Amino acid sequence: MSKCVKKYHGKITVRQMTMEMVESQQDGSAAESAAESDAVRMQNLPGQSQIPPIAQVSVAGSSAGRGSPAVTLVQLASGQTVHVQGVIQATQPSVIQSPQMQAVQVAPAADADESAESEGVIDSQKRREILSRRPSYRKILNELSSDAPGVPKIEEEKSEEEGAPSGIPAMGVPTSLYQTSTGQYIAIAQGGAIQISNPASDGVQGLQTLTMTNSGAPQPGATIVQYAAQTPDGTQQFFVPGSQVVVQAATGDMPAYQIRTPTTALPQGVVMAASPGTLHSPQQLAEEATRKRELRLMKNREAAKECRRRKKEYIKCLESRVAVLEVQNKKLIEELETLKDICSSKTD
DNA sequence: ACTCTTCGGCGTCATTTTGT
DNA sequence: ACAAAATGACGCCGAAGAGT
Repeated sequence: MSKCVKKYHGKITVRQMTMEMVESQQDGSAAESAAESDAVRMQNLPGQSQIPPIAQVSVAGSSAGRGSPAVTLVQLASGQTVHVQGVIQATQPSVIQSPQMQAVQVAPAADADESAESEGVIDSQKRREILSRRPSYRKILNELSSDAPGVPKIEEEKSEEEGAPSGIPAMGVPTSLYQTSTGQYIAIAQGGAIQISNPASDGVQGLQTLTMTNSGAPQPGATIVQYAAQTPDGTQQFFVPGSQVVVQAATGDMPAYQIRTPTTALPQGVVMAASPGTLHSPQQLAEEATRKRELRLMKNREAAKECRRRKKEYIKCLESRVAVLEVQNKKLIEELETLKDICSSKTD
């Protein structure tokens, strides 16, 4: 049984959706693109309100849009079909518009069943060859936002959620700032001073400073804290440069912090900083490799979260664009009807 | 209550894209 | 060219809803 069959029960990947939209964009007018996008949305996004299509728009002739005037076939909801020439010509900025966009051959949405069958035949590598990758959501959305002022930009950095709390005063540079799992912030100055701040408090009140008495010169290879762990005895540990541990006791109002050198095995998932120059034995090399792996996994974990967030934002953007185009399409069809009436009354 | 289905989210791996 | 970031694909899990 194919993995994909199980995987994509009722779901649609963004790649599927956007590729179909890309394809629809390549040979048609904006209205056609809107109709195509709408079709995709209706078919694949359950939970959306099932609005009956106002009209189905198709382009007659393969040369449409390339030199010769485009002949658009508009099928109204009443079943009436209308040939339109040159009415819908405004080139709307594509929802998916990238300078690196390449022509790709993808099975159209109507062939979803066939493509699902053939998916077992085409392995993932081949699919990846066929489907060229598109630029990042951030880039696409930012390009979109430059085209359309209403589209929000994806910020490079989340200033509110991930930024340092305003309550932490500036320390001597360079410092490292870490946030604990309980929301507290630990800032480590170059000289080894540690400041602990509770963002819930009003800054200075919740600020505590520790000095690392056993820290020597900063190790050049030391990196930042990668992990904070809740130990079984209720304390919380934060690993800081120099292979030392800040231990927070789990007591009440006045938490106690200690700087320790870890002697026991690390809890699962703990990543510690290490100086690359101090590695000797194969065991140390293996530990270093493990640390690097854990760090990579952790970074990728966060990146995946962020990517999913961007993807959701991107899809929202696409959906709102579809809504706009639907309205636009409706207006154009109404305009077409009016023009038709005028023409028919003149000929009579 | 139980089962089944659907959906959304997460972690990880592999690969691509991007920045230097 | 290289490392880091971004992203698609996949498998897994839990929640929610529908059907029995």
